[in-house]
Amino acid sequence: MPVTIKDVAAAAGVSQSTVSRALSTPDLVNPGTRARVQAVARELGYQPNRAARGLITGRTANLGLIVPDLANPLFAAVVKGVQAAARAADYSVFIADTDEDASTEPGLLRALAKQVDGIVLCSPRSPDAELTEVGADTPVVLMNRQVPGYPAVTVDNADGMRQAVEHLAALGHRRIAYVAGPRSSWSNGQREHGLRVTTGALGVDLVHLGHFPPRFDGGVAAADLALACGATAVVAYNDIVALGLLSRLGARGVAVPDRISVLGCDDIPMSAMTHPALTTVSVPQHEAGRAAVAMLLALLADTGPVTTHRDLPTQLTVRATTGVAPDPEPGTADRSR
Amino acid sequence: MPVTIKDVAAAAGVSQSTVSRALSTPDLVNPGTRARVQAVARELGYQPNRAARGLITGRTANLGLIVPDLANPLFAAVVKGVQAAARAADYSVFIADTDEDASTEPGLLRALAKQVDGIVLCSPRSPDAELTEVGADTPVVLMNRQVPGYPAVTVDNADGMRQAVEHLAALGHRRIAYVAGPRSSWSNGQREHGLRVTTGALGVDLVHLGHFPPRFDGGVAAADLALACGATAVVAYNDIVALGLLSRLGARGVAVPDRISVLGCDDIPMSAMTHPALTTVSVPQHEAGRAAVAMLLALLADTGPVTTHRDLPTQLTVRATTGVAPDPEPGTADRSR
DNA sequence: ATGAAAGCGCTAACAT
DNA sequence: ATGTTAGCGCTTTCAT
Repeated sequence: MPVTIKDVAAAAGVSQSTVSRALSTPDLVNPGTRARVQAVARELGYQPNRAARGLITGRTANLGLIVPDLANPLFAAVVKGVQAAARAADYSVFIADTDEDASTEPGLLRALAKQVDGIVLCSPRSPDAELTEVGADTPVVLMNRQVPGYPAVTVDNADGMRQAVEHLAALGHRRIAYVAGPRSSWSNGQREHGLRVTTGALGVDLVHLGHFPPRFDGGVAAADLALACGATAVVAYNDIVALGLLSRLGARGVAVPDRISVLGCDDIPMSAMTHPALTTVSVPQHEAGRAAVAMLLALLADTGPVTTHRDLPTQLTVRATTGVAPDPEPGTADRSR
Repeated sequence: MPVTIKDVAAAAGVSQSTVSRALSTPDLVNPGTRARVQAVARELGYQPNRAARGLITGRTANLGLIVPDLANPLFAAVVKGVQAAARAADYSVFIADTDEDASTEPGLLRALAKQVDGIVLCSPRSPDAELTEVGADTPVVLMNRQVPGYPAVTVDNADGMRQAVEHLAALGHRRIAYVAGPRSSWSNGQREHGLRVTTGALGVDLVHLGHFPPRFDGGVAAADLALACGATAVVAYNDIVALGLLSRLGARGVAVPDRISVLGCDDIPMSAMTHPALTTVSVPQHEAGRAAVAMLLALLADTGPVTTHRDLPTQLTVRATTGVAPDPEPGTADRSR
């Protein structure tokens, strides 16, 4: 039987209100009683019932977070960022995993909406229309996607691709392949765009491969195409795909980066652990999680105008899978020049 | 403004109680009114406030889950298992990540205890005493650790090690090194035990290395020792450590498995993606998560005696990092034989 | 079969 | 500065 505010009140010889005040708004009570009440509360191990408090204040002190797949290290980073920021503000967080199934999103959203003060929706796959329904009742912040009218935190994917292409061009690459991710992914669209713009500006050929599933086997499947298309460098939709590329390339005895350079995106922990270590575009998902929570909290506090969109910088991390372009060999695609 | 039971009652022309009954205990109301109420509720988009319901029923329909590190793929699997089982039973789950810091565990536990009906505590690091405090109020199921008096689901680590050693012995290995994990880890203790028993029974030498941190760099640090100790096979505390081992071995130009075999534990997704792919002991963490929730739910339902402990089987997965032991070379440690 | 009323634990007016 | 009262949204006696 948990101890309630009543028990504390009785034990301290004051009313419930005084106990409530002594704990929530200490300056409103006499220092003497305040001390006594707090002592009793601690002694009894009193913990206010947040549900009951929420019922009256309208605040649950809970946040919701929906991610496509917790097993994906990228989203694990998001979760940790969200958790850290939430805990710092004394919020708890409900997490739901859609298992990459967009159709479960609306249901989860609705179920969550009632028990939380706000929701962080990470990489939503569901159509915009679904969002508006929930968005009315509960503040929602989007991550990795922009929808008109919604606050969002994104990362500058296009600029990351710009850095990637410039890096490769500086190494002498004149023909780059892109292993595309899911067509419905907002991030993929951004990345394709950045690639197109920068390759165009630099006069580098861009070969579009895919779309491939954003998984290891997607990379495995794309490797032979990348090799055959005459590119001297491949940029993958994300690190997992790049790892698949590397695996298949290794199996075929293709030297990386001597014969072909490989570049990932996301900088998941695993990228630094492979052999050779993967050159990749680091996206600050942990910080993005923190930013999303900060935005949500600001929305809830409702103190004046709120920053409604943040675009976090990305950063190329050069490791071992990118190197100078091989000399054009006679008899290959390069002969056409 | 969310719609409450009152709104539904008014719109349907009945009392709150009838609405409540029509939705929670449909057989207690006239089929006609029941239908009308349900129709109105749906139309208005009524969603009962779980907090308010919990206040009176004493049930929150929430479960808590505490894991050491969400970024660790092993625990990501646990989370997914717990989520799946919880959702199937219409429970939501609060997740907290201790960041591998045992000292935050009691606080989180206490904070969670009030808002959930039960808690799954995964790989707890905190001393047994801390647990008892919370265990009194809220049902707790332990994962990957046993503490007297607590329900738990574990995996048969010792048997996994038995399979590993038998595999290696069959390949001709007579001297095996173990790169130990954290001293405080229950799983590590189990694994050491299993190793000791089976190597003893088979007359195989066992060299104990470490303890090392259960991370990639732990494996990197252990690699040279493993090489120097005259073992022809290394078993790592877990896959991440094994990956570190592989990386350092690769950097030194040591052939795996020709010169030395490497064996991991856990079978995280990454293990199948390395080159060569890692031989490892698969532990069913996803299923363990499900089992823990099932146990918790049974405890809550309180219908008769409950299975209070489950030990899930582990399974050796042979991939490419284990092979036949190299011939003893003159001039090495094997000369002593 | 349905309604009225009480109350879960807590906070927020309103008194004093 | 403190106590009294009302009520958050819901379920559950207890009447009818």
